[in-house]
Amino acid sequence: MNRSASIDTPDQGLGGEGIGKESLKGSLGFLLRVAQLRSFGHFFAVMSEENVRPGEVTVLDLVRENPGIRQGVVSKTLKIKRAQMSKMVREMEAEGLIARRVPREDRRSVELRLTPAGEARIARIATRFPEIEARTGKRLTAAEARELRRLLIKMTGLEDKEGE
Amino acid sequence: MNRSASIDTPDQGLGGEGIGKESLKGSLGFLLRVAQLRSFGHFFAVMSEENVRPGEVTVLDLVRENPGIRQGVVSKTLKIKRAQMSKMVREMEAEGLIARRVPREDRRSVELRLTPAGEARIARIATRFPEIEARTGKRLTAAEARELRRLLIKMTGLEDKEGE
DNA sequence: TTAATTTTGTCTACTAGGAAACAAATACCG
DNA sequence: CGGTATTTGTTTCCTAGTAGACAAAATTAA
Repeated sequence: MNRSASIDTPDQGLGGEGIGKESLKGSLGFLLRVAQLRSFGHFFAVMSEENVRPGEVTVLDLVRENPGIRQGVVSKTLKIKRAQMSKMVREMEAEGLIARRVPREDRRSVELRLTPAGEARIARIATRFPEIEARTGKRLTAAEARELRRLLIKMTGLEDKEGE
Repeated sequence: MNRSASIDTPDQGLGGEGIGKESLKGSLGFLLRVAQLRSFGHFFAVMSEENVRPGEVTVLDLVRENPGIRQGVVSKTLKIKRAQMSKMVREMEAEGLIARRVPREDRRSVELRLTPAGEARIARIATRFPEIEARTGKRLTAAEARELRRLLIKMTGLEDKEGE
C-alpha cells in the first residue's frame, strides 16, 4: 500500500464525520459546484442507461434544433471549447450521427446537420429529458424552481447576449 | 487541415449567430452548468495569479478549518472521488503543504494537517476569497444572492446530511 | 475465535476537457 | 490591389477527474 505517513499516537483528530465551520464550503461557487454535480449525476445516469455520452447528447440536441448550425456556434452556445468540439464532432461523424458540410460562402467553417441515425437517437433520448429535469428539481416547489432558473439566468447574464 | 466534409452549395444554413428554440439549453441542468463554469472561471483566474491549483486550495481550506480531518471526509465533503483525492494529497505532501498521519485507532485511515508552509499559503490565498465571491454574485442584489444560496442548498439537500 | 463483509486508501487505466501552436480562409486597411 | 489581422477549425500535449480492481485494516456475523 506504500503508506509513507508516520504512525503515531492519537491526537484528538475528530473521529466522527462532523465538520467545523465553513469558508469556501459555504461559498456560492461551492454550492453551484455541488448543485451542478448532482444535476449532472442524474443526466449521466440516464445517458448511461441509454449507452450514450452526455456531451454528445447536448450537441445532438442543439443541432436538431438548429440544422446547419456552425460548429463554432455550437461550441459557444454549449460553452465547450473549440478543441473539444472538434474531437466530439469527428467521433460523432464517424458514428454516423452527424454530417459536416463546408459552405461555399465561408470555407473555414463547418455546418452541422443530423443524419437520420442522429435524429433517431436524439429523439429516443429526448423523451427522458423531463424525467431528468424533474429529478434535478425534485426538492423544490414549482415556484422555487422557477425562481432558481431566473436567478441563474440573471447571474450568468444569459438573457442579454447568447454567446459569451 | 484534413477536412473530409463535402463542399457543397449553400442551403439556408443560418449565417448569423442566432439560435432557435431551446430544450436542453433551457434546462436547469444546463443553467447550473453555465453558472458553475462562470463561477469557476473567476476562481481559476485568481488561483492562476497566485500560482496554485484550484483543487489544492479547496483542500487546504477545508483542512485548515478541520485539522486532523480524515482524507475520506475531505473527499466526501468536497465531492472529490477518493482516487483523485489520493493523488492530490500525495502531491501536496510532496510540496510540503500537508502532513499525513495514520492514527493508531484506525490504521486504514489518514489524518491530514497543514504544515506551516500550507498554513501560509492558504492564509495568503484566502484573502482573495471575498473578491471571488463578489465577482460571482455581482449581477445579483444581496437579497437575490441570499435566495440563490438558499435554493441551491435546498436543491442539493446539503442542509440535512453533510456526507453523501 | 474464525470467517465474511465493509471501510479506507491506493493504483492503473481511461475519458473529458483545456491551452497553445498551427493552417487555411476571410475580413480589414493602407 | 497587397499586406496585416482576425476568425475558424484542427492538432498535440497536458491536467483533472472517473471507474474498477486491489490490499489492508476494521467490523460484523457465525
